[in-house]
Formats: sequence, C-alpha cells, structure tokens
Amino acid sequence: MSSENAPDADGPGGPPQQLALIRGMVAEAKAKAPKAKPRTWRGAALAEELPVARVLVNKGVLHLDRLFDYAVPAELSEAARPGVRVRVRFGAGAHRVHGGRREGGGLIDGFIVERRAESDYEGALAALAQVVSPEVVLGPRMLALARAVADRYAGSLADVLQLALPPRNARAEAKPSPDPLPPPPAPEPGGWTRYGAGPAFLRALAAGGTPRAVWTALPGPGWADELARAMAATLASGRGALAVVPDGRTAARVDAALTALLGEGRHALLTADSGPEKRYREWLAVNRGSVRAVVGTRAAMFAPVRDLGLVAVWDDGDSSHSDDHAPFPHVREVLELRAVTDGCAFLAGGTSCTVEAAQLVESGWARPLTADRETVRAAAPRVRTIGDELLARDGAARAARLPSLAWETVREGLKSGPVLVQVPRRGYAPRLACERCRTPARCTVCAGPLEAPDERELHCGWCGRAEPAWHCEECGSFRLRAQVVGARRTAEELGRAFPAVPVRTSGRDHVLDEVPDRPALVVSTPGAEPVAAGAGYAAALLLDGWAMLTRPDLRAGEEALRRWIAAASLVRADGQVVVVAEPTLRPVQALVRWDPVGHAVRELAERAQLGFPPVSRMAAVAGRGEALEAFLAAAALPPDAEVLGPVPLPGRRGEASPGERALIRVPPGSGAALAAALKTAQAARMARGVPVADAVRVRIDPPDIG
DNA sequence: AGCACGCCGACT
DNA sequence: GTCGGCGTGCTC
Repeated sequence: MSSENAPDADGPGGPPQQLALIRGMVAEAKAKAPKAKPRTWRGAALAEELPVARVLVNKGVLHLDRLFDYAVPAELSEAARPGVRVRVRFGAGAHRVHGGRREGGGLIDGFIVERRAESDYEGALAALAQVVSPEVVLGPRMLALARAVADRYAGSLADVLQLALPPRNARAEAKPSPDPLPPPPAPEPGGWTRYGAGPAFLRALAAGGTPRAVWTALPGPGWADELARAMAATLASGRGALAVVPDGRTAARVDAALTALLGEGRHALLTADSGPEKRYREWLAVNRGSVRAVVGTRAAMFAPVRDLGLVAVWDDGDSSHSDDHAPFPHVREVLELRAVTDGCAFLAGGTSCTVEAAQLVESGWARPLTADRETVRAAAPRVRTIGDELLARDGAARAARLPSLAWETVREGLKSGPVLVQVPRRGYAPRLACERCRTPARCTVCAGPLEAPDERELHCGWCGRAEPAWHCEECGSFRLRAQVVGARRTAEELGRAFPAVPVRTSGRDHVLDEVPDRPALVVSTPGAEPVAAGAGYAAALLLDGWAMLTRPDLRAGEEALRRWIAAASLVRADGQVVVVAEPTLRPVQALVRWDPVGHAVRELAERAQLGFPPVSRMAAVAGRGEALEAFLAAAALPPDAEVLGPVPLPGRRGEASPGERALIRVPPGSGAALAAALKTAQAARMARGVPVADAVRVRIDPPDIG
C-alpha cells in the first residue's frame, strides 16, 4: 500500500489501478508530456464514454464555486451519473506517492455535476473513489437554482447546497417511495370568493397558468384552507406545488388543511422537527416524484418538487424565513428566483404585508390579491388605541399598567370567551428613554445606549460604565421608562385582577397551540399566540406598543404592525382589540384602519426616497480594519455603488473589537452587479488564501440596519 | 482549512 | 549529514 508501484494503492476495494493521467490519454497531449512524473493508466479501466467527472467537492469554506475533475473508472461509469453523491480523495498529496510515503488526502463527499469528454486541468486526475448512491440528488434544476441563489447572495454553490440538500440516510434510501397518485380534480374556490381576483387566480393555476400574486389574507383561520386550495388547483393542472411557512406549528395547520382537502399521500411535510431519517425519506419521495405537493419550513424552499407549478410563502415578514447560515438566503427571494427559473406561479400571502411584497406589486411583477374594504371591515375586529402618555400621566393606571378602557375590554371579553394579551418579550425593550420627553438615555462618556438588565444597575451597553445617577439632558427628569414587563409577571398581575378566570401563558419555551373557547386570559409573547377554538378570541389587548415601535431597526414599524395584526387576526369579527400605543403613529393608524397594504406602500415610498432597502440593494461587509479596506479597494464595485462607512462594530464589553463594517448601497437594478462584484472579490481573496484573521464577511440584504 | 514541500540554522 | 523550524502554495 505504500510503494509507488503498489497496484491497488488507490480506492478501497477498487480494482488494481494506477493513477490516471487523463490529459495524456484523452486530450492527445503526449506531445507535451506534463512535467509531473508521468503516471499513466496502464491497464486502464477507464470509462469509455465521458471519462471525466466534474465534481463539486464538499469541503468547508475552501471552495468558491470551483469544480474539480476526476477520472471515472469504467466500473463506476454506469453509476457515476450527474447529480449523484460520490466520495473522492482530496487534499494536498492525494496523488503523490513519494519515496515510500503513504498517500495523503482523505476521502470526502462531493457531487457529480457533469460528465465530460476531457478535462481542462493540467495535472493528473485522481479517480472517483466511490459512487455513494444512485440517487440523483443534484439534478439540473437544483443545480441551476443553487447557482442562482449563490449568485444572488454572493455566496458559494457548496454553501447553498449544504442548505438545500438534506444529509443522506441509507435506510431511507433503501425503501422505495410510493407510486404517485393521479392529479386531483380542481377544487372549489372556497374562501377565495372573498377576494376579488381570488377565483380567477385559482382557475389560472388549475389551467396551468403562472399567475403571480401578493395575497393579503383576511383575519381568521380561513387562510390555511385557501392556501391548500391554491396548491390543490396547481396539482389539478398536473404540476407540483410548494408552500413555505415560518414554523412547524403553522406547517401543521397547512398540512391539516391539505389532508382535509386531498386526503393522505398527495403531499409531504418537510420540517426540521422530524428526525433525519424521516426527513430524508420525505425529501426523497418528493425528489422521486412520488409526492407532488410540499408544505414545510425554511429549508423546504429548496424542495425538489417535480414540474413545479406554484411556489408560495406564508407570512414573509417572519424573521425565520431568513436563513441563519451563509449565504443567508431569504425564502421569499429564493421562491421569486424559482418562479422565474422554473417558470411557475408565485404567491406571497399573509395577514400583513411586507414592504418587499408591496414592491413586487408596485413594480408590476405580481398582482394584488385583496378583499374589498367592506369585506375587510366585516371580518376584522374593532381596534381602539390608548396613547401611553395618557397612561403615564395617570398614576394609578401606570401602577397597574392598564388604563380603564383596557380593563373594561378584558372584563367584557371574558364574559363570552378567551381574551388574548400580547406582551413583548422580556428584554425586547430597545433603548431606555426619559419617561417624560422620551429622549433616549445615553452614556455621558461614550454616548452608547444605557441598559438595565433585570431592572437593576444602569450601565452603558457599549463601554460598560455604570450610570447610577442618570438624569435626562433635555428635560431634567430622573425617571426612565420602565422595562417591558414580561409575560409571566403580566400573567400574575392579571390573575390577581381576575381571580375567577384561568390564566394561561404562551411564550418561547412553552408555546401553546390552541386554547378552548372558554373564558380565560391568554398571555403570550408575539409569535407564540395560540389560536382560540371556535370563532376566535373575544378580545385582545396589545401591551407596550412603544417597546415594539422604538426598536432601532428600519423595520420596527412594519414589524410591530405585523405582530399586532397577527394577534388581532385571532380575534373573532365581532370582538374588540385594544392597543396601548400612540394613536398618531403610522403603524398604529394602519392597525386601526386594518390597512397593512397601505402601510407597506407608504413605507416603500419613504424608503425609496431615503435610498433604503428594498428599493436600494444593500450589502454589509465586515472584517478587521485593514483587511476590510483592502477588500473594498480590490472589489470592482459597480460605478453607482456607494460605500457607507466603515464604522467600528459595537463590541462585546471587555472583548477585542470585532472589527469594522461598511455598508454598500446600490440603486435599483444594480443589485446583481453588486453581488457579482463582491463574490468575485471574495473568490480572489480565497484563492490567495488570506489568513483567517483577515477574513471578510459579506452579507447581502443585511437584516440589522437601522 | 489541512498538509506537504522546501529552504534555512543547530544538532548528533 | 540530518532533524525540524514555519513560510508558501496547492488541492482535480
């Protein structure tokens, strides 16, 4: 095994082989024999047809869209089809057999991307060690999508594939998938008749059309059935359908609606909470074409649905639609890409409306799917506001945190059913501010934001200096606005106030799915609201609106409105909603009028004017000062790009600075050029092998600007 | 990222 | 002579 002449020093269990020099054989290059020691494939068990496999090697961060050529041994030729998983030797010294030294380079995983007649590589090719399984997991569609996503986000193909392809599981692969069922009949429009263009949208799907729509769903539980009908209509056309939702709870709801509509066996549920074997089995059933409809969470956005006819995203404003692994693709954006590359219909639905979705409509790419005002008014609960400066002035109300209108609403609601109380998460409180004039409380030394975790010691969030004797620079007040009171304490207070009523809480660790249609107080953090059985909650109380609205984030208003509408959508049409927030603020007014689209359109106009995303495209580039500078200097940014910064990143207290960050902004239309420029620059650095300390992190559409 | 190669100084 | 320091460059 150790000598250069050992015939079977190569792959495990492989036939006697020597190292191949494809170039010498295939590309008739014997004239200029390579300087590398000639190692020919004597006895050459080499594939007769297309003896070169281009392989995407799955190895950490090294590769930036580089493919490597391997020789295809004859006995693997049949199995080594494009798209299959393979094992190859990779690493320095993989083919060097020097002075009796053992071969280096371990076996690592990869995918065959293409079979070719010859290689561009100058050196000797190593042979494929093994074809792991015959399953084609990286077909041309998947490859094209992964490439498009990698380009869109200035990331690598391998990183995208890591997100797109579930880990292989041999047991799941061994089982055959069931035979596909024939297309179901087109469904009745059901709840879609409530939306002007709804029935026509459904008909278009059933007829094989590719309509694109932004759907503002009416409050109440009907949306899951409507989404299922859109998918069923697509199936009826003989095509596949894919819906991506924010979490497992929501996926279960759509799953139930699909089962009710289509029965078992026509759709797959792809969520993270099923184990690896089940997950891969479901994925395989989709990949093999046994199942034509998929509902799932984030990773399902890449589901290899055959002959895709519809992609849908529900509640695209939910942050879990943004992947937290490089290159951080967003479900809505990926599905937009699929709609284009696969030529299929597109649906972005939600009870609220993101600025991005509004932009899809404004640009003419998608059509609005909305109900008329009258229908909205009939379906939505009545919303009233209580300005909190009123609350602040009223000492008694502040002590109890609830003004009398709120008490009244709760008391009334409890007569007929459950009442939802939405409280921002503890620690959600953004910046401390003067209670009287709302000037943000800042450190007197470094102007960092003051923080008071656990309502105790006041200190600076940047420099860590304690600030025990704060007073407002503007108005002289000594009082800071109270922290958000968590769900638990709110529940305790309300429980004391309504001793006869059961109090339930739903939050991060204990998320309730549903509560019965009986009087109860349900205290929940945003996003964890249980649905109420029957027609819904009798009333909802949305507390601490100021905390939602003052977060230092471009999306604070949009996000607050989204969460309020989500909670208020669980209230029955004749119910009451009280929101404790300034009635003059735009998101609060949009809630009262139940006009999420109007809000999104106005936000969009404002962001266009200010040059903010999503009208402009932005990228964040972060790294150590000099490295960042070098990167920016080397990158061939589009001429209309504008570099903001760099500014130091806020470090953790007492830790070394995490470096600096620059934002790069381009006007509409230059987004692709920006991504391409950043990717090229990053690839050049990688190829040069810059030290880890000089690594520069690139993120398109950074989430935390504001 | 690993890992091997190579060019240089200190050792048996 | 030979061992081994880490600086450089490559991985089909």
